Amino acid sequence: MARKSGSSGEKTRAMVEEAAIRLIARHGFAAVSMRQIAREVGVQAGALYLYTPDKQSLLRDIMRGHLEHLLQSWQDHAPDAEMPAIARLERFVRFHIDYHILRAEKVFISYMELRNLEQENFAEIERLRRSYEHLVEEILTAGAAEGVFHHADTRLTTLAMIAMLTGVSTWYRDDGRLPPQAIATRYVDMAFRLAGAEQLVEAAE
Amino acid sequence: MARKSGSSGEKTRAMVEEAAIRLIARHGFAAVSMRQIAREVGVQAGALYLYTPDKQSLLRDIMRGHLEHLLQSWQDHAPDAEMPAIARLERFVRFHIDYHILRAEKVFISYMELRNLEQENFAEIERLRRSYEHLVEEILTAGAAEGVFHHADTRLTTLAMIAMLTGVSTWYRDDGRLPPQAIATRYVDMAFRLAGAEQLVEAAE
DNA sequence: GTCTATAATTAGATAGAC
DNA sequence: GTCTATCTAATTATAGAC
Repeated sequence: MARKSGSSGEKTRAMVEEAAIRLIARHGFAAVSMRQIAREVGVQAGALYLYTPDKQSLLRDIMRGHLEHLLQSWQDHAPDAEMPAIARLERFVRFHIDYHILRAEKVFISYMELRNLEQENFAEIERLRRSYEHLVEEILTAGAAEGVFHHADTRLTTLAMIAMLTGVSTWYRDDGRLPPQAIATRYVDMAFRLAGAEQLVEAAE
Repeated sequence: MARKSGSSGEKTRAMVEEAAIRLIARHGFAAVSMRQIAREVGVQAGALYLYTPDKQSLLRDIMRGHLEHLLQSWQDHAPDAEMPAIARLERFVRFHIDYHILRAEKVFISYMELRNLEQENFAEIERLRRSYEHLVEEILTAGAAEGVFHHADTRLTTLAMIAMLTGVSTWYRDDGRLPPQAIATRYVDMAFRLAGAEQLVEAAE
């Protein structure tokens, strides 16, 4: 029987992506073979090439899809630019932590597997990553202009904050000590500290 | 000629490790072949097996060597436990940043390639990593006891701080905007903020 | 200590049957 | 849309010459 009864392209396409994400997050892109992905999906290796022209494109599509969805999600419920920077930073941190906990595998892949992208694909993904970083930088700059944030070096504070916030995806476990919301609250506090928010200064006394 | 004149085992051994570190940092462990390493060293692939029983051991030895050296280096110039926590934190941050800039490749490998370690090797390396994390946790705990640090959640602050500090190895470039010492100084400031150090509170007013 | 040669396995990708 | 079969190339690791 060459075609399983009940088989359907779109469903398989989704399963291929899910299996690839799971396996790549666990073992790394280069360590995962097309045959492993196929086995996980329950098809033969050759069938995967109905859904991707090659292995490299599979990785690029996962990362592009993730980053575009991340940016779109933020746009969909970002505060408008007139809101105070401190409220925007809180909103951003909660968004970032929730998103990074909910989609830990894609997040993990998108920053661990940059090395495995070919030049052109790397450039595209890196552009998306940078536009996400700029969201933070913009909020920190606005807060300094408002006089509510006091950070010495905006660029370095941005890099430090992104690294700090994104780190959650390396250790979060569903059965961990804290529920996602409690984690987010603590990260909001720490983000305020890094930004030198005046509120925090008072709270620390 | 089966053996090159002037060849010497110890020198080659060092070259193998250096080449492996450089290539793995750039492309990832699974993506680097023994032949690539051999080519970089200037020997044939078979000759590598004089220095490592297999590819997996090569990775484990790199990571183990790095972490043991990291821990030893800290021990060698760690402040004694009687020093104020705030001074110990500053010393730690400067040590960490300098070390992570100087040995960026090994650092990078040791946290990117954990997935590629077999179970037993992973457990060993993970133990070393955790003992390094505990250094930070201990300083934060001591500072809270002294009343000079005010952080809400010691464990989470530790994780956030490690992630923030280690992030430097993902973006540092020798020809970048800031020299290592200036970077370290800014990270000391940010570490104090995260820890809720009183000094910083005053400075922010 | 290193080379050459090679065994054994596995990889990515394609062709053609159904 | 999927399978089976297969091509080609690359991989880890070993054996034996020098």
